[in-house]
Amino acid sequence: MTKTSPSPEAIAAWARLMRVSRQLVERTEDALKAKGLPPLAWYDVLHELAEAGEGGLRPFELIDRVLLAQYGVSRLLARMEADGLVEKLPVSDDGRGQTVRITASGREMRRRIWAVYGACIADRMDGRLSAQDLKTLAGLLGRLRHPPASD
Amino acid sequence: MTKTSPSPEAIAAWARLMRVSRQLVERTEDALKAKGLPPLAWYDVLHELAEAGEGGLRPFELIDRVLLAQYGVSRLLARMEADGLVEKLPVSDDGRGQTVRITASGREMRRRIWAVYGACIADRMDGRLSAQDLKTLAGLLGRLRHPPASD
DNA sequence: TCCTTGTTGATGCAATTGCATCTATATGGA
DNA sequence: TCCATATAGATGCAATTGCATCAACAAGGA
Repeated sequence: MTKTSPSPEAIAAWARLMRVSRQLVERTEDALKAKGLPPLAWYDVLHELAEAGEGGLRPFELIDRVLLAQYGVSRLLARMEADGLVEKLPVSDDGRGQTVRITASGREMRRRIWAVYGACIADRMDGRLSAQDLKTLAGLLGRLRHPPASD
Repeated sequence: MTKTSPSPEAIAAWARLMRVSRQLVERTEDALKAKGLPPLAWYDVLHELAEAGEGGLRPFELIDRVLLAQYGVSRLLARMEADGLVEKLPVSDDGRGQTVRITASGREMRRRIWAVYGACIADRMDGRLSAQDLKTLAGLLGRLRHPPASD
């Protein structure tokens, strides 16, 4: 039988986590909107595809990386393809699937989003916490992750 | 001129924060859905109204507390009123406004949600971090908040 | 009083999301 | 081969959200 009642410390940390993460996301999304740039989820996809290189990624591989549902990935990729940011290629050994690759203008868009996104992160994180505190924070958050981070 | 390029530590902490908070929310929402209970936002409203007591709250007072847009609060309250969880009362000294108060079945719903929500918090937070670590985490997160927490 | 401006809350419409399901292909066993 | 089951991705429809705007009242000055 698992413990069902959280400690006051757990409640306080949870409340802070919920509120702060939402604030940070909202402010960042607002900054992107103000520049006429697409939402954070687009950056996540562009980032993953850029990391993946020429081989690209299969849509199902994006599901866990960007924490979207399968239909979310499907529709997000459709919109991004319509905007010319990614391209879909048939995959030879699996007739069901496709490979998604970032395009040149996708890379350009990624740079433009990062100019705003990176500045938000610098402002909100570096502006408030020391490098050491940021490491401590990342370590603690890592232990909340599923599966827990080892570091 | 603000710094525009985040440190590696800031990026790592940000990435952890984004990912962990989304995971925690998603798991909690799933647990609620599995029990046929409404989303977390409903709990937030019920919680605030319960804290506010008999006097209730004006809808605009909920905006910052639950981090929803004005129209989000308006529509969420409409749904909750339709479900009998809250009631709207005209307010005497301002003909535009209304006061929202939690009902008995709202309190009951709050209890039912907390049974699941609290268990999630206990499992995810107390199950992973010590009370001391939770305090440290809350303190660090507090400094990211806007406005920064003093503790 | 009248007019202008600000505040509170609701809503029409378009975009997005969630849910369930569908098509197409793959895989493995009878 | 044939069939049952699993996997990859798309999509119809309903619910929710975002954006812009609206209506109603408030507040303050001319």
